[in-house]
Amino acid sequence: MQPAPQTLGRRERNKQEKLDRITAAARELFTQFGVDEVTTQQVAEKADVGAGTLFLYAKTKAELLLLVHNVKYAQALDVGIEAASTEVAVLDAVMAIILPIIECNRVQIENGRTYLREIVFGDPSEPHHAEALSLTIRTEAAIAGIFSRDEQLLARDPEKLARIVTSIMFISMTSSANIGHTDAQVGDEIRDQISVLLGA
Amino acid sequence: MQPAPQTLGRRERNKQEKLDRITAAARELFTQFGVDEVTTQQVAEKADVGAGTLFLYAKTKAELLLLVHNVKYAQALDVGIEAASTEVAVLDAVMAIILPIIECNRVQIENGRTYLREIVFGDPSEPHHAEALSLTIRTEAAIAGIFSRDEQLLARDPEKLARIVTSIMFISMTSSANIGHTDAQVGDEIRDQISVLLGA
DNA sequence: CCAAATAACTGAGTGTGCTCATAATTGAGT
DNA sequence: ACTCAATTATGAGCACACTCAGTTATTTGG
Repeated sequence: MQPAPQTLGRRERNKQEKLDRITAAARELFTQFGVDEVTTQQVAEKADVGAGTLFLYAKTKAELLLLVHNVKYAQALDVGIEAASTEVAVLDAVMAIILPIIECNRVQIENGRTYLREIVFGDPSEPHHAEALSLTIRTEAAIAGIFSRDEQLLARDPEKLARIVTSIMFISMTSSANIGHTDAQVGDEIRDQISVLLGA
Repeated sequence: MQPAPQTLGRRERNKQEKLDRITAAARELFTQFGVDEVTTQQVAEKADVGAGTLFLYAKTKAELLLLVHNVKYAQALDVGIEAASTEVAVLDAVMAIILPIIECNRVQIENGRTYLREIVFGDPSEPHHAEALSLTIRTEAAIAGIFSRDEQLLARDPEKLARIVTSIMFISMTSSANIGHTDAQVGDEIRDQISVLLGA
């Protein structure tokens, strides 16, 4: 009976290692080719696991994308929150949060749209989806925090305002009408709407 | 050579008749069982056409749903616009438009969510999708029209405000968090947000 | 150290949306 | 009427996400 260097049994360690391999494989393939051009077989093969094993770690292919994309979204959110802290005007601060999120969901636009689609339409009881939801909540909280700085807006329910902003973001980032647009154009469209929201 | 009672050749008439059969079959099956529980084979069989023929009339199964659901949405919109005309308060008038739309997209919630999802994520070059988009535009125009009645709001860009309202509607109607809610609850959530939008 | 129990893995199989090569239908030209 | 190009219809077949019955690995109890 060994001193158990980590408190994890072999079983747990194997599971973790497999999850890591799957995550890495999915990230590389999805990033390079786009989620629609990659089959679950290919991910399984690259991760060196059986085709069925994949679905023990992510219930659907879309969940697999959440697993991968959550990390990128979280990074973008951190960057944005940091950037927002140095902005004085409310609108500028909010846009500082939003811009990295736009970019993160449009580098590979197909993946970004699928990711956002899954957040709204996917099964919220799945763990990776739950994590995505908590990121959305963090985003709204950060935006609400900025609104709370302003006296006028404070009187107008910052949480609900933030909720409206995320609705605006979602539609502008996903709408097929905006596929051909640049990040800057999408950013402008969102800024315009928020500007109207905050009361012209 | 007959006088050609209608200016349509046999070919055109056959096509129209087939489209009608397909539409009717899809409507009945989707309405009764929900789009996910019905296979394209079943629709084809009920419409008495080959399995491949279906896809000459609707490029995807989702397009088939648009074909069916557009009609219901259009009816709901007409009802709402009519009801709004007798309301005096802006918020009441907007809600008069929105409530029938909520209902129409939640009678069979699975179909409604799939419909809305397809509007945002589907291929806008498909004809049935284009029709759905024009319904969205009509909805926004109707809401913008109501906002235009109000002096304050008129100064705040009614079109953009209406766009924000449709974003709010979309998220509140589709979010998986709201699946268990009643129509009234969803309506209240939307009303609350619009209320904040219009400036508390 | 072994046996039983439990958890994790596997890949052949399945269901379904959609395609595509072939067949049938149509109508214009003669 | 007949021919022939063009249009439309067909259903067997394909690709691929996902399942599940059977297998293997790990842990636990004795």
